[in-house]
Amino acid sequence: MPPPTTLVWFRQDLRLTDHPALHEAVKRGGPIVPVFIWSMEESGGWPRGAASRWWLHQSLLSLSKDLEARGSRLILRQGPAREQLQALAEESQASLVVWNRVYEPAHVLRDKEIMQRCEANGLEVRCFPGSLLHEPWEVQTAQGNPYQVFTPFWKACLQRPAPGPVLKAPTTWPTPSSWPQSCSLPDLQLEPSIPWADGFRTAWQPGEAGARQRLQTFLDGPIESYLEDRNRPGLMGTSRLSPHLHCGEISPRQIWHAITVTRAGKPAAWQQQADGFLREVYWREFAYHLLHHFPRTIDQPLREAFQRFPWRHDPRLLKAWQRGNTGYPIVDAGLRELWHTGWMHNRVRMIAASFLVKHLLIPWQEGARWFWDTLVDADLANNTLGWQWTAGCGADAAPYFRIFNPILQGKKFDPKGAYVKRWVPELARLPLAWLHEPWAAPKDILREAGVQIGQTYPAPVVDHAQARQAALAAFASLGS
DNA sequence: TTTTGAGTTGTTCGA
DNA sequence: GTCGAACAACTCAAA
Repeated sequence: MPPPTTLVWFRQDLRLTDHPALHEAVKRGGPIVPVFIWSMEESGGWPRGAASRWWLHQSLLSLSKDLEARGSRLILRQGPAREQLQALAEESQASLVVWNRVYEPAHVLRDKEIMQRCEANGLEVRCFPGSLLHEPWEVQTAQGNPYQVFTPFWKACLQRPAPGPVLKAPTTWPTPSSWPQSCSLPDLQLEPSIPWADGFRTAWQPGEAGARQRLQTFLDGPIESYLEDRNRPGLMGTSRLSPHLHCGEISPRQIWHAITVTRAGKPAAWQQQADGFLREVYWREFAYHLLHHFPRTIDQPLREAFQRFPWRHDPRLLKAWQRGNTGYPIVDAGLRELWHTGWMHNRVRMIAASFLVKHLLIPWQEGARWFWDTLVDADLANNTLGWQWTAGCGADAAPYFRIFNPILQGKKFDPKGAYVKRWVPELARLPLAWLHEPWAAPKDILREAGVQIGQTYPAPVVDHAQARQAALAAFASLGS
């Protein structure tokens, strides 16, 4: 009797290397049917934004080609996963479906239900950890509680057994005698109908090969000065792995091993820089830990007191922020970079987010939604942690008095103005001394640079000092 | 149980 | 120009 067929359900693990579910299917020995299912309606209120869909399209294309190069193919389907899996199992006579876990609350519920139904219908299910270094429930305090502070969480992670070896990409495996039906990639309509993705194409190479290359490029250079350069948006000082990680084109375990192997024999100074980078990978772990234990935080503050924060609802100000027209160059540069490339440098994410929440007093949920809709790396765990942290209502939150001064931040982290000049070109001829506060420049300097405040570049939508005082007062109102 | 030390990423003011 | 303190009080995690 020939070994039975296995369905490998790809989700946020669009890779062949270090893919536990695929590994298991190959080990089993029978024919393998790789499948991806597109179902917007199962997003739990967080449907992928256009940027993220663009990335997914490219990533699926890449995975498809990689599978074809191994004599296999990727079956694409649309509709509720439960129905599609059931139909696929019948069409391909599969007796087992395998997948790697995801952690978004809505998807956890869905997967649980699918597992029960499959097993009730005689279809075996096995799921595997593949997207994190540690499962969210494996790390806990001495009392058995979840962590809410990063440093002890991180230390606890380091006490755990080291991540296992990276699983090699299988080179070949049996294919079914006939393939089940598949739609075409364009059928999924993931790509935008308007051509704004041109800017994306030059900035990114989605897919497993692109992810590996991005990691290598980072290890070959930027990592050695990571701790300093990571804060300079005008440089290529960060790894830019976030969208690749989100789609699972590379696993954190691959990153961990790449660093750990390279680390040996390097000077202490290098190791320190590399550890700083790995620490950021553990922030991602922490975000998933929190998402798992506090699923409501995707739209509600972790700290209850913030339910009564006096937020302001001002669509006009929100729009100015979204479009990068706040009149604060470093903030506007960030939001424009986001719009054009689907990504924003981390330092600028903090500045821009702080500005929305503390200068404009607009609810952090509005910012989280905008980032979700526009980022190629939109990730529910990371996005939630980041925004709650900024707003001061989350884990390890920023103290209320930590209000970023967009002028100082600009001068400090974009000292040569490279970043602002690139994304806010209408200020490019302004002398560096005024670049981060153009409204304060003398009239003749502005004229010389071809800048008219309120005409060619917006006047500041709020005054920094006033906004700061208002924010302090608003935060103080929580205390009493 | 109570205590203690600590907590990603800052800014402003006044000496 | 530089430097240290203040900005509040709270919660978490571990001893």
